[in-house]
Amino acid sequence: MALPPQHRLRGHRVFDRIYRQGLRLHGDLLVLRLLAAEPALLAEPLRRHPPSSWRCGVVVSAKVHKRAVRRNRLRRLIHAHLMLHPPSTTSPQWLLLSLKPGSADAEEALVLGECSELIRKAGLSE
RNA sequence: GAAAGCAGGCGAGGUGAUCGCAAUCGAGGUGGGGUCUGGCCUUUGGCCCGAUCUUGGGCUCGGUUGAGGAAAGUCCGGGCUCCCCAAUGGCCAGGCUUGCUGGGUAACGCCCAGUGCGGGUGACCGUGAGGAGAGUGCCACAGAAACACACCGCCGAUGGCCGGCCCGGAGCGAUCCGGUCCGUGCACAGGCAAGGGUGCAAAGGUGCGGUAAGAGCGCACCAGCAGCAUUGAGAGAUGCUGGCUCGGUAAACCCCGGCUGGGAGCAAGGCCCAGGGACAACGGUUGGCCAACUUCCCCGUCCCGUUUCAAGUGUGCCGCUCGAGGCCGCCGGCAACGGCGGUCCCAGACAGAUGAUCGCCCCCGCUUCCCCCGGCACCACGGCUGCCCCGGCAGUCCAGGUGACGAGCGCGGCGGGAACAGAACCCGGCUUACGUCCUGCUUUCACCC
RNA sequence: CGGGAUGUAGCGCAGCUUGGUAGCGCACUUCGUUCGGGACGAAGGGGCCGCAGGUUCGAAUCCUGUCAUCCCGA
Repeated sequence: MALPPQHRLRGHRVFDRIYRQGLRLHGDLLVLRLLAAEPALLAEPLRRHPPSSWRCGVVVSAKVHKRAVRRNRLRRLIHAHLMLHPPSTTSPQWLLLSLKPGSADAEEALVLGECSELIRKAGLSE
């Protein structure tokens, strides 16, 4: 299942800022980038949302797997995991999960376990 | 029954529910804005209440719709948009792996129908199929020679040489000169390309005649070429006649015919500004580097000042999905396809939507127990026969029980209902990937009637 | 979306233009040398040239299709 819109990241400026200034946490299969939310960078209609505690984007590049079907399945897997185990924060945070090459061949439980581990290391889990 | 060939179809089995996502429609409430009425405050004006209109990618509820036959590879052809050139038409140059014929199409290198050639026992399949009588190049090794040649070989008719008989002449004579004819003579000039050998390929093939030996030199048949006739819309097919015999390669250059404005591609191209921000030029400041320092030069980041310009970023909006569109029926055509009528609206995202779970029915696979069928093994009882009778033993028959095996259906249980693969401006093709899937036709072989 | 390059021995690469013998270095095997090893010297093995068709007498080379990998630009 997909994340609802108030928890998704949108806009190229948002992603550029996270890539340049976000705090990076590396795992074997994933990279988590973290940045305090800057609502000014969002497009105007999205700012009228009630302030959500977190937004997250999931990036699966073509280097992870050649077939688009496989990449879509991985992205849906991470989305469903975030719906079941949402990060808990006090201040609004932006997260960006990038999958590394090789994660397409790994077990699903390994990828999801590392995802939870990275969120816990970032201090976003009780 | 097996093997094979061809054509076509389908591609989350049907139905329902819950959660979640995207687009769209409707309703509700809410926020913003406009107008009007009334009230309040000190006038320009502001605030409040109510009504009405409008708007919003925010909220809630409900409805509808939601990936493919290849969406893929990006190999071709277009539509559409902008720039340059021309401004209609023709010619030249350039480009094009465009190249049998006829048709289809918006167009194509695609499709359909045929012709020739090649493959297969066959159904069928493949085909890049103009020109080597315009020129250039290449044809390794071998071979004499790969576009004009002769190694072995055959002949040596005609010339030449040698020898012999005869005739004529000169001379007293030996002898010399000339000539005709002859030779299992020589093989010098020369003739030949049949045979051997080489090679993918040797200059038409086979046979007979012919010749000194041979040769399309002549003849018959065959192959090729040219002409004519018939036939076909054409590629071609069939037949007749004629003289003649010419290597291959153009997916080597090239020649001929045909086609063709060039380039970029939806990140094309256009609109709009709220907020935010300050490109570039100039001056100053700070840091890094070559070697410790200085100067100069170079590069980068940030900040400040000032001036000029009006642009830059961003799916914020348009392009954006109604189209060479799908489905049904009739008609024309062998077919590709076309015409007419009716009917339907069927994804439009922009960090990028289709997923997860469950119920019932259906289908497939595996399996326990019960039932039934088949033969097999074992057990006990009974009947009959034989060993003279009871008994005992042997054989056989009927029914019963048990055991394992094979096959089937119902019930129950478990598992499965997939594979290849994810739209991003849109179409037409091609290619590639995929299924215990479905249907039809045909061929060959085996068996039975 | 557009453009380009490369697949040859275990590894890195020539050869392709102009078709005819598949080669070089390292690695491997054997022998020599040495007390032994390395280095050195000598000899040798290993390839359907990514795959499938075609042209040609003959294809790593020419043509077409296809698969895989890599790079560049907007």
